[in-house]
Amino acid sequence: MSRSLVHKSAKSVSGPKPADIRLEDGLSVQARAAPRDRIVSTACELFRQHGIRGIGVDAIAVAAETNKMTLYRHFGSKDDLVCETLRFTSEKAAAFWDELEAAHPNDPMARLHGWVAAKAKCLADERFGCDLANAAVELKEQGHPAHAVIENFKLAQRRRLEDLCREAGVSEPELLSDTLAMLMEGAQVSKLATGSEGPSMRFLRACEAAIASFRQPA
Amino acid sequence: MSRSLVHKSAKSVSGPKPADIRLEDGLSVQARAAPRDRIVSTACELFRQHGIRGIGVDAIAVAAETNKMTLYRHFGSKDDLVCETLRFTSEKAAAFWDELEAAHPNDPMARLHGWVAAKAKCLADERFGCDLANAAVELKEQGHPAHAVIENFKLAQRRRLEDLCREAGVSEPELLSDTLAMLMEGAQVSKLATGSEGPSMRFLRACEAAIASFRQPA
DNA sequence: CATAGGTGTGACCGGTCGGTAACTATTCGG
DNA sequence: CCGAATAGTTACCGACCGGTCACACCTATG
Repeated sequence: MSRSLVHKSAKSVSGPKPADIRLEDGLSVQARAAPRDRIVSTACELFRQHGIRGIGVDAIAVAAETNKMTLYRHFGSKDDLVCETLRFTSEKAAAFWDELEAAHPNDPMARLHGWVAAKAKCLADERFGCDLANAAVELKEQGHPAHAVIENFKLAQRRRLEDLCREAGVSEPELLSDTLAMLMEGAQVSKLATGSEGPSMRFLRACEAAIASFRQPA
Repeated sequence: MSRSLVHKSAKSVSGPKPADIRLEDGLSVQARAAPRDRIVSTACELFRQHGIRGIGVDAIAVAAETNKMTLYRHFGSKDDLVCETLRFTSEKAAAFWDELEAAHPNDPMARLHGWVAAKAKCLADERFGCDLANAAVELKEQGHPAHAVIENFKLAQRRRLEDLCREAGVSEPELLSDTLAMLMEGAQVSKLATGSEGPSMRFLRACEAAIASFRQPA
């Protein structure tokens, strides 16, 4: 199975001990984040790159420039850490929605097009799709605590997208919002399976066509 | 991580040794398949249920009513077995396309609607989505031999769907076919993440609306 | 300076993993 | 009926997994 041959060169990601850099007055500059935060963001990245089952807790701890013991002092188990990283990603996604709302005040239709454009950009930039959806595919054991986190996230996402469509005044907002949700989810997994030259290359055009077909006849 | 607690009751799936059932003339009836075939179909099912990384070769061998040694005589490694199961699934999918073609001779538009209906039925019946896509999500190590199998499958699927759309005489057949592909892929993963009450519940209506919006104006 | 709480270190545990060796039992074609 | 191929059995290997232990360390605060 060519088991997890994670690169051992996970150390020294940002010079020799950045925590040692201090000014003359003893005030620490460039202070690195607390171990717990480093662990969460590092785990987030490594889960994305290798899959949740594809990376071990020890490798995560080392990559976060700490150790397994400290990791287990903050998270009771690997499953706990998984849930925490998914929550972390969820919160970043929630912030994205707020930014979107602020970017297009009083223009719901522009907001909808803004959503499509932003998602198209995500699709082009990020190599791996939605962490939450990927976790849902990977963690099949029913009863896994991550499932609740995933469901909450997808529920909130669906509600916000539906609100967006309703405010934009399209006909059948629920159908359009679910259509867009499926297009996005499908584009992400399709890009993983087929690469950038697959169906996902027409994600933006597909979304715009869908929106156009649901526009109210004036 | 609550590691693979696969039910140990994998034995005795079809009564006591069905191979022993014989007629008086010595001709074997209900002869079970060859070990190799049993392994492939069993692995297919177990990979679906537990994920590729979530089930071990020994558990697969036992569930196929054989043993690990025989498994390794037919497949050089677990990766080999994975590729073989993906090819197996690919071939079944190819057969589906042929059936679809036979079911609607000389009526491309009916064939297109037949495709949507068939996929909607798959979506309702099967708990786990497309094996190939799931494998793409799960196996992130680049260079994994399964990626070639997956890409071939998705390429063929895309080509056939595009042909279907073109023959149906819609405007922009490529855009419609990629839209349908993303809707299908998205519905499958969305069902894994959110369950049957998520966006996938509107898969059929979304597909029909997409097709309608691309119909040639007489 | 003393103390306490968070952190680092290394060894360790039981279990499971993918994969192999050696040997026996079964089956089947000539 | 014999021999060759295939299948089954048991034990084993080294690696890695998630998780825990005891203990030294550091630093902030009183």
